[in-house]
Amino acid sequence: MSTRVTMRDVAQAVGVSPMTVSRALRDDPTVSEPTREKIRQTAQSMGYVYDTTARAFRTQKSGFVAVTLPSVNNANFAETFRALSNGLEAAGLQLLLGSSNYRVEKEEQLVRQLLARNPEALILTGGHHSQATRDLVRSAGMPIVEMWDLPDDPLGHVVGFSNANAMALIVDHLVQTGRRKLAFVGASKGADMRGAVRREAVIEAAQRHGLPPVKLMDAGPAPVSMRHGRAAIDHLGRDVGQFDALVCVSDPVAFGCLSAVQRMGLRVPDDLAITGFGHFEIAKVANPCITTVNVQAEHIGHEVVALLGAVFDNAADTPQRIDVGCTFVRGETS
Amino acid sequence: MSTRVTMRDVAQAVGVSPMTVSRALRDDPTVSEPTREKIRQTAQSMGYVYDTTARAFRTQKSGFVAVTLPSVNNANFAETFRALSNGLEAAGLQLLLGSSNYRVEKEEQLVRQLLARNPEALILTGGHHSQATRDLVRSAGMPIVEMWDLPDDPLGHVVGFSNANAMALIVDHLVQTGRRKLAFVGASKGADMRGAVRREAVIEAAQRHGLPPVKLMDAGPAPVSMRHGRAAIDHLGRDVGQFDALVCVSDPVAFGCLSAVQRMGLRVPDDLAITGFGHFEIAKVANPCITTVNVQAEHIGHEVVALLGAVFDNAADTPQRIDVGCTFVRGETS
DNA sequence: TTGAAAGCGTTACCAC
DNA sequence: GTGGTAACGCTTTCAA
Repeated sequence: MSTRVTMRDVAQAVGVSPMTVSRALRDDPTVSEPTREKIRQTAQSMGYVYDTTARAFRTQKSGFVAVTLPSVNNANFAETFRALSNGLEAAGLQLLLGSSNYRVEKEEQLVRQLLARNPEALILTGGHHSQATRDLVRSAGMPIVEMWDLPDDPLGHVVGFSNANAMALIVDHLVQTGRRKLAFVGASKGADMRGAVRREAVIEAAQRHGLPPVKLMDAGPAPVSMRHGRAAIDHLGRDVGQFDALVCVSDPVAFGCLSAVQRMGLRVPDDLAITGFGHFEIAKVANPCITTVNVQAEHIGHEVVALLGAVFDNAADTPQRIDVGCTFVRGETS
Repeated sequence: MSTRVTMRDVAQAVGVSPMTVSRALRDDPTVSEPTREKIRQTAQSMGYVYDTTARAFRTQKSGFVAVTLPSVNNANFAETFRALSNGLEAAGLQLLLGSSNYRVEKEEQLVRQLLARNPEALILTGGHHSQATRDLVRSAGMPIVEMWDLPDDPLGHVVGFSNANAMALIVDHLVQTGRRKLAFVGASKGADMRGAVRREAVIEAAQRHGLPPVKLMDAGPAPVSMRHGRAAIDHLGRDVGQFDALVCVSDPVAFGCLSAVQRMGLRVPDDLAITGFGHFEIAKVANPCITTVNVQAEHIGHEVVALLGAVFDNAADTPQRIDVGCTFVRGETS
């Protein structure tokens, strides 16, 4: 087992100090060009490999930005992740991804793992965290961004939108088009905080409009997707006829409901309206296409990148709060 | 700006040596239980966060396993990633994710970035790589796993299935059910290697069965998804009537085609069969549900975890080749 | 059961 | 333009 080639070895071979090798390999112009060239060549020929870990350790700069997602298997979060990844790459930063699988108790452990890698910033999806997580993050002393939400009591910077307002847009639209008997299809209570906020927003908006109580349909623990929406409606059976609108926590759930309802022979939107959330691809391609809210997943990523850029340049010393908003998108299911 | 809490700080607070703290936090039984407990509590209350970088530096083990994916925004790859992440967490390993966005020329750069972090293993999705990438990976000297494919000339271990065989299952089925005029809907040539393999497999299987030449429909550069399938059919217009089966590169593309075809008023499968690939959720929930091939994304992840476990235990010194197979799943679109 | 010393490979800082 | 010294936070090793 051959031992690793270090800067010292290269330095010895060339006849300079390790310090000069370090500088030369970083293209420091204070090293003379001939020396630099000789060092580069020698390093190459000796099979020298730069040790990022040692550098990260010495400089206390990891080159990482940590990000948590409730789930990787969500097209919107994946889109935000992609935008973050591409944007931060330009700044020489690598994303370190942690997924909590929607389990609140896991977030603390996850954040701890990520912080242990000494990231230069921490991006959290959502604005609801355990007290332990909040303490951990606050004392970590690096820039924090919460995204996909507009928390009342943010930990640092915020880039998101109001889930409550977004959901109210949906209910307002349904009321305007004459719907009154609403059912909400989403995850079990407590599992998914953004889902819970949306649920409460529907209940509140319905009250505001003087509608009868909203029926809450439990599609199972988060993450809920197409099959859960479908199963929820199948379980309900013909009773679905009691409602004139199904308000779903997301587009995939809405599509599952749509599929189940169509199988029953009901007409959408004539017999029943269905709405989604998130402007997923399925909303556009479904037949009929689904009424939803566009939350601009990619744009959130871009905004976070821009914000972090400013933070690293010391151009943003006070916590920023960026509301990216969201837009109602009427489809053919309402 | 407060400076970081280290083991030394904790040690001082408790009145022991840093060494004892180090042992205690790793649950070393040689530290007495009362001491351990006190150290744990003090560490917690002081907001101590373990420094994995320092540990990685000292032990020369990064605790990372690097993995490349063509795209994060793909439910199957996301599922494999999740299985990998969960499985490796038990071994104290963290995943370092890199996404090539289906661009071959980006893979080399990506692999270089990942290797600089000194991962303990490298997992590549797919079996097609540039020569530069192959050289890079070979000389890195760590365990390599190629997954989602069965390459002829593997770089190390392999966990995958034959895309060609899988696609042949589809064509065989279509022929058996009387279809002869096939069109293939997939990404542009050259962009996505797995897609290209599937395309060639369809052409070859059609020849084998004596069918007329397969029409190749270009749905755009990879990644192709629902909207691309839909656009391809919309672009084709009524000419779609020339075919009696649309063989799609993936389930999302198949759903896009299904949606477009239904809008035209054609009946599926009576007028036209449609097949997908990958056993995505949409295949099951679509109406009618889509004929596809189940490739067991999660199982691939489990197998890779098991394989790496054996490799780390020195139980697998020769390159392993695990064919996880795949199963034909008949839906209602054929 | 606990502690002291040394060192992992790099770079900041200061000297020359 | 180049080099010497020290240190980043942890764990291996040996000693008590």
